[in-house]
Amino acid sequence: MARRPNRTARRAQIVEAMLRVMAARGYERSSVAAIAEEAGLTPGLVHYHFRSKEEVLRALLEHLEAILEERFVRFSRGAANPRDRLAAFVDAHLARDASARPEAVACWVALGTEALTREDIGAAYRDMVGRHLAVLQGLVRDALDAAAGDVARAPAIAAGLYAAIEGAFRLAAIAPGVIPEGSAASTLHAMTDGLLGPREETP
Amino acid sequence: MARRPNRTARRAQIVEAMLRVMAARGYERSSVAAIAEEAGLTPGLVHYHFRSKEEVLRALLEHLEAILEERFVRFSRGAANPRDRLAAFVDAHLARDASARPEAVACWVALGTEALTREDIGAAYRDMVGRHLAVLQGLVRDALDAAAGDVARAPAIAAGLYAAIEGAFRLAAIAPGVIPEGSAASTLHAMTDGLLGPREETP
Amino acid sequence: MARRPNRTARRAQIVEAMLRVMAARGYERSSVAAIAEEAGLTPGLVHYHFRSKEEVLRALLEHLEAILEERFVRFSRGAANPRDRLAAFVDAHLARDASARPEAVACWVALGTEALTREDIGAAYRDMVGRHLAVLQGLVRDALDAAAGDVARAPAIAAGLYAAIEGAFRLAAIAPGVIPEGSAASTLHAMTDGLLGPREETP
Amino acid sequence: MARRPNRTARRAQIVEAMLRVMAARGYERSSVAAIAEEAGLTPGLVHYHFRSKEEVLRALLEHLEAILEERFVRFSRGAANPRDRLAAFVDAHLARDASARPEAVACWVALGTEALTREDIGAAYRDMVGRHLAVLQGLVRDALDAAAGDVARAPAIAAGLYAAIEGAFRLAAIAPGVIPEGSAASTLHAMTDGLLGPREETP
DNA sequence: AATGAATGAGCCTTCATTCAT
DNA sequence: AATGAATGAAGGCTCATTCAT
Repeated sequence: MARRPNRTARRAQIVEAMLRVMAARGYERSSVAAIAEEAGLTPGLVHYHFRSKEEVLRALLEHLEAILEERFVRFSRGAANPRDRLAAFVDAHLARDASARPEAVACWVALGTEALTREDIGAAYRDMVGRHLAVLQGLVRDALDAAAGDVARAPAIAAGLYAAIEGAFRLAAIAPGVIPEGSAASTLHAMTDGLLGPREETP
Repeated sequence: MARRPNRTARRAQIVEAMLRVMAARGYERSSVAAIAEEAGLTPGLVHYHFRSKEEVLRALLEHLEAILEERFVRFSRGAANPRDRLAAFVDAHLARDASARPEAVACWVALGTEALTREDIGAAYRDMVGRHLAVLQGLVRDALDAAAGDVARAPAIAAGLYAAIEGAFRLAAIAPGVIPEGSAASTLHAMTDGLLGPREETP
Repeated sequence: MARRPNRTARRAQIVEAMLRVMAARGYERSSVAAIAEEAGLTPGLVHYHFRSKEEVLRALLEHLEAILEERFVRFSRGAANPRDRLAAFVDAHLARDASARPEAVACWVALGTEALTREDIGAAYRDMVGRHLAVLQGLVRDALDAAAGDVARAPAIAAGLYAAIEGAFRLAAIAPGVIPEGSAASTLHAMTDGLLGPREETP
Repeated sequence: MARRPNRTARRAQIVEAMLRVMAARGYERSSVAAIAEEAGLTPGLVHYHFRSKEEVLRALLEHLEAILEERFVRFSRGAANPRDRLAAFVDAHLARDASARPEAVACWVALGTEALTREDIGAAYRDMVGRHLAVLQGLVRDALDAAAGDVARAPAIAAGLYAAIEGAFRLAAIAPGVIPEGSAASTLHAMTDGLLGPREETP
């Protein structure tokens, strides 16, 4: 039953290599050879650890989601109220802090196109959107609740915010500068405030 | 005695074919042969009318923008005030009326990925974003003006709205159903209202 | 019976265009479209005047030979003795005077490769070599005769000279500068003298 | 556990195949598929071992030069004086002994055409001509020295001889029979004697 | 676990040639 | 005579995947 200890490590190494290559070239033009080279491995080995290139893509989707999740947890650490947790969700996606990874953002954009086209990537992507949206709706509902707002508006607001986050991702990757340098997150915070009403002072 | 030229018509025919194929497969997997077949032509002829596959993509970008432009003009027709013109801008992108083209939406998503990767598609895409954003800022400023709002907020609001529109495009294509069937536009309208404040009654 | 007056002119125009294009690209990469464009015509018209691309090549071979012939006649004009006529033959091939055409030289090189490969070009080329060699042998024999040399050496000397001329052509085109600028002809003249013995003074 | 590399052997195999195919068809019409088939390999494998078809051509140029070099060394083995070494140089190019390779001669002709057209093949070709010419000049100078001839004539004589050798190559390939069967070498020897004066008896 | 060779299918593109006008 | 469109057959090259070692 002894697992080869580098099985997991190797897979992670390959997925990370794909993250970098795919950010620069998109999925189709990320050849297995290029991914292997970026990882410092040989093409054959990639197929030893993954059944196919598409399987690497699926693993990459999970990896990207894990990165987001980790950031959300970290940004939420100091969040004392619903509004702060909402801001943490936005920051997890858009804050350009030291741990930000522009390649990951580019990957999300490329991944969306694959989700559009490949059946099982699409399914996985939709699952993820569902989970994210559920979280976001919860946060919005809490925030509305706290502000004595109309909780029935939560789904629409959550959907709008999620769309805005995805769009900001996209714009940040494709047309950086359109949303002033590094301020995607603050633009989104302003939007959040616009949608939820001004924050209450917590005395 | 010369044969009647038909370049313009043929080019349009090819671009439309690519629109359909690319919506289903993405750019890289839209082979020239598949595009030609969709158009009822031979692969050689595609290259007779376009220098390269990428040139078809550039033409497609223009075509897609023209479609949006035409819709915006049409939806603006009855718009009496800034707020309505703003709604027309949103509807041009997201309304699911009879003239809506889901393939075009899918194409925008795929196109973004190519913009990320191909230098001149990226440049053309950024140009377009610049133009759209300028229009949108104008509309937002007018709307704020009419509502006696703070005009200085226009750039941030416009950027946020544009991001939301792009994101809604993306979600509509990749995960239809997340934003309730056909209501992407109304979600965005609600967001607009949230950002600009309630509409004034025009007595 | 009235010939269309431009039939001949058009053919010449096409052959001259091919001469220029082929000098720059070689035969295979000289597309009919490129030749037509160089001639200011359309591709279809080339095939109206020539059955095939190879037929243009055959016409070009004749054209190139005619250019050489014309030069030989011209350089021979003032030649008073066999030795001068021999020099004229060399100059017809190698002199870099105002009427020299470097493209023609390059074409000869490219043409040789086609002669190697295409049956009927090869045959035409060998015919031409035969004619040239006959002329050259005559000249050498006359020169040996006048110098009281051994006429039996004529074939070998003629063959050697002809090889040297062909080789000088080749070097001039491929590695200009190896044979000092413009001195291919004088190098060949020196070789001729070496082979035939010093010239007699014509008192 | 790794597979034993065989790059060098495979590359040589491919280059030799190209030598044969190119002698018969010229460069452009030597398709990678044909080369692969001649080598008993698949087309994909050719591109696994060479970046491009042109890289095979570059390797072929080196291979051809190595063949000449080897022959020169071999023919020089018994050469006791400058004149014999000169003869060895000529024989290395033109002697039709058992080790002679007519395909190699045809390849040289075809290669010259490519040198005319392709920038880096041209550069490599000119390099080689420079090296050959330097060797030849040295040999001619030694021979003139030994015969108490005018050493200043060495460059012109060397250039003339080299041109004659190249031309004989060409004629031998394109119009065999013009220079009587197998006597290209002896014709060149005669030319050499004509240019350097009669040999001295070595008592 | 790992390597490097090998395959086979497919892709973009070029091009000589034909043809309707 | 002339044009411009159209075709069909390659051709060079890439690449995911398999496999012997």
